[in-house]
Amino acid sequence: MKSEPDVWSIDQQKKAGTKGAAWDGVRNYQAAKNLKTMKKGDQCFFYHSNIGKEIVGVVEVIKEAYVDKTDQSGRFVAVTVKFIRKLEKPITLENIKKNKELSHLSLIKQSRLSVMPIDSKSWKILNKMGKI
DNA sequence: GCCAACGTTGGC
DNA sequence: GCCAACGTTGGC
Repeated sequence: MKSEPDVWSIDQQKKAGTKGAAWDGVRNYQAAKNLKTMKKGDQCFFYHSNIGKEIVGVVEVIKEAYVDKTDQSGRFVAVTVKFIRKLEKPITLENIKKNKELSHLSLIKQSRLSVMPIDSKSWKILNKMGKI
């Protein structure tokens, strides 16, 4: 899940604590589709786009897709995620790109997509890279 | 700040 | 239903 840190950062997510916070404002159908596939208990990497360009932490879905209250049309959805951990050393986009095993990730292939799936193998590789 | 890559909109 | 024009995102 990608967010511009000057809009919503991992530190703000941390402050939101165990109650979590709505991941809303998504106005892209493909991203919305991905939000709908997320299940309670699923963990996600939190990525800072634009500023930083790095994976900075992990969050967990605590409420599955529901109508985004900030969307007047009612077409888009949000999920609620809670803070799990912040990486001691963020994984930069640069380093992710250097790993050939991660070159298939949407993060690299579709830079504009803000919510995307990840396979378990890549998840494990990134966990190693992030020293989790 | 620029621009490539997308997505959306609206005229036809 | 096509596509040109326009708007947005996000890496560089």
